Amino acid sequence: MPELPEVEIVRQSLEKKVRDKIIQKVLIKNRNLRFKIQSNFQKHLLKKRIKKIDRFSKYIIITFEDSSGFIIHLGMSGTIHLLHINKKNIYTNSSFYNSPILPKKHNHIEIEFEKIKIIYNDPRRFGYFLTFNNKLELNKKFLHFGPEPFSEAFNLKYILKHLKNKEKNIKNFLLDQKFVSGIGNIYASEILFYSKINPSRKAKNLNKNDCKKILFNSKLVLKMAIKKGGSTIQNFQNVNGKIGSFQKNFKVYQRENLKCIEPKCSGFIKKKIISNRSSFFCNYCQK
DNA sequence: AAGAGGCCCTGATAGC
DNA sequence: TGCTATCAGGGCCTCT
Repeated sequence: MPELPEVEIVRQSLEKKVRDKIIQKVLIKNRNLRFKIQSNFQKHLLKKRIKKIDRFSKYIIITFEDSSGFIIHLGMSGTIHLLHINKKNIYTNSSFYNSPILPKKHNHIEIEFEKIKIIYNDPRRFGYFLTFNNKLELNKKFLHFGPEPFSEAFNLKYILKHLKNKEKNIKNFLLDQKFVSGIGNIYASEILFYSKINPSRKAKNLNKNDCKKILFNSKLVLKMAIKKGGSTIQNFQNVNGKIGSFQKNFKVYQRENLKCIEPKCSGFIKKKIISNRSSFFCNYCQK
């Protein structure tokens, strides 16, 4: 599911619902996520008050009053659900990003607050939770990550320097979290379409103007996606207003064989597997 | 040492 | 109550 925009929407939702709340109970139904849930996980969370909920790249960072906390990564299929206690003392499902219905299977972790609880669901279990004891430990986790597209550090000079003499194609560069953090397979294709650059182009062959476009469009596409509440690929039956809609704005992703959306372009969208991931592009206007 | 590919896992869908 | 193959929003690890 989640690239930077989707994770940001989850962060915003969590902030509204659980900031300043105290964790009353932690239930682990399945420890075997991408990495095994640490044995001290429950103790680490219990009775802690949530001070802030940040995001870096595709990671949600939950910090307690004492600067300890934990990180959530949603992997490919992780979703967070919210349940309220009603007047009859029964938990009722509540709308939440991308997940209006609580699935029956794969609810691995429950974190309870007063009158509210969040449930982590993840069929493929590529996501994970990781605790940290202080800011230093947290920073260490992200030490080798590249800047986010919105960061000052992600500038023309930085991009030129990193792409120089590199054989690797530009699509893979955008997916490389050591180069830039937060872009995934959907937005990589979209950003390259906006930039009129073919995903297979070798990084070393991009000129200064190409890099400028990538810089500009990375920010543009991700910001538009956040504004639209992220992208929802899966079709849920009981759709409500909380579901992201940026998939309606896809120019190339999952538009194989459809006509290029560019007004003066007569090309069609092609799909090509690059490093085992699908890439979508117009082979006419993306040079 | 940069870059490619396998792999972790379940579910939805298409094609037979 | 079919079966099988393919693909899916990520990223760590290994091999060359």
